[in-house]
Amino acid sequence: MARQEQRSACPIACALDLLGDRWTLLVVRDMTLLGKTRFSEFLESPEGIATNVLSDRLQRLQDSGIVISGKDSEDGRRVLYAMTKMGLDLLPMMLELAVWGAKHRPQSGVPKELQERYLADKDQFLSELRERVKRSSSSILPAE
Amino acid sequence: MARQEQRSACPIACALDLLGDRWTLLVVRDMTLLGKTRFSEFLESPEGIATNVLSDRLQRLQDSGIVISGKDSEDGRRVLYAMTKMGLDLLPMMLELAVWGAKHRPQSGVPKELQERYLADKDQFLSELRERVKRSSSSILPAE
DNA sequence: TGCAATCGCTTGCAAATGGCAAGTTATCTA
DNA sequence: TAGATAACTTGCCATTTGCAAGCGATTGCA
Repeated sequence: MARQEQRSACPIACALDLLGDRWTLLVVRDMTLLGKTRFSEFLESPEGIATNVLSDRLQRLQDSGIVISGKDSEDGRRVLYAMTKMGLDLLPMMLELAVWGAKHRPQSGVPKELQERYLADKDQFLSELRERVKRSSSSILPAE
Repeated sequence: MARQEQRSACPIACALDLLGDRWTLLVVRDMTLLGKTRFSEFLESPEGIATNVLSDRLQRLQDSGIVISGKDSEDGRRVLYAMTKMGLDLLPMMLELAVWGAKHRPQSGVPKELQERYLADKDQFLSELRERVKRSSSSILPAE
């Protein structure tokens, strides 16, 4: 279950070649905003991704340099996943997508306080978030 | 070729329920950044969307309130498409996606000048773009 | 030391979606 | 009034997805 390709030279199209489907950005969300690091944690998200789709997406994200993985030193069965710098750079887009969803999809819910902090000072919010994610994954990174 | 559904209450997931596939955001790109308004114009984009997929996406975008359409008063064969306010609100996300693509997909190309103007003052760039898009579609809008 | 449980996948199969080419209908142009 | 054009629709086949079951490598427990 895999195949990739470039449809055009447009940066939006190139980004969508990697990220344009119903699941990939949910994995990115889990890994950044929700701090998840393991296969089984991603499976627990309420959207219910299938195991074969999840392993396919994790592989693609690694192939394209957005995610890296390594074995858990404390439990050899486990594999830990983390975002690379390239992956962290997706945060601004993810947050704007979240803002749009929160504004226009009435059935969605976000903590108001969070959204207001973001809208009040986007850059500040972003750099705090970057730091938090970077720190939480720094222990995992086998090498970048 | 159609069906929709909500997978969770997360605003990102809700947004992806509508926008999460390889084609939808390319149509949005054509309609906003490239100023296209007609079926045949969307078909001309280099990515080569299929006609059945295009008409499905245009329908979904209308169903969800992101796009509206109306007959061309000068040529009854033609249908004109335009973004609603809800659709215009996708611009910040689209631009961040473009920035990411331009930075991390080496095979993609954007006018450097454009990108620098955006990065220098995002809000200014955005409001100019909003105005431009709104104006170019104002003649189309049957009613909003 | 053995044995069940856990973790991260892979496999098989049916159903949904996408790509391509060939219509179809309404409108316009000559 | 004939032919071209615009926007779709339809049919067919290939690819992708969703779901359930299985598998091999640890690990924790008796």
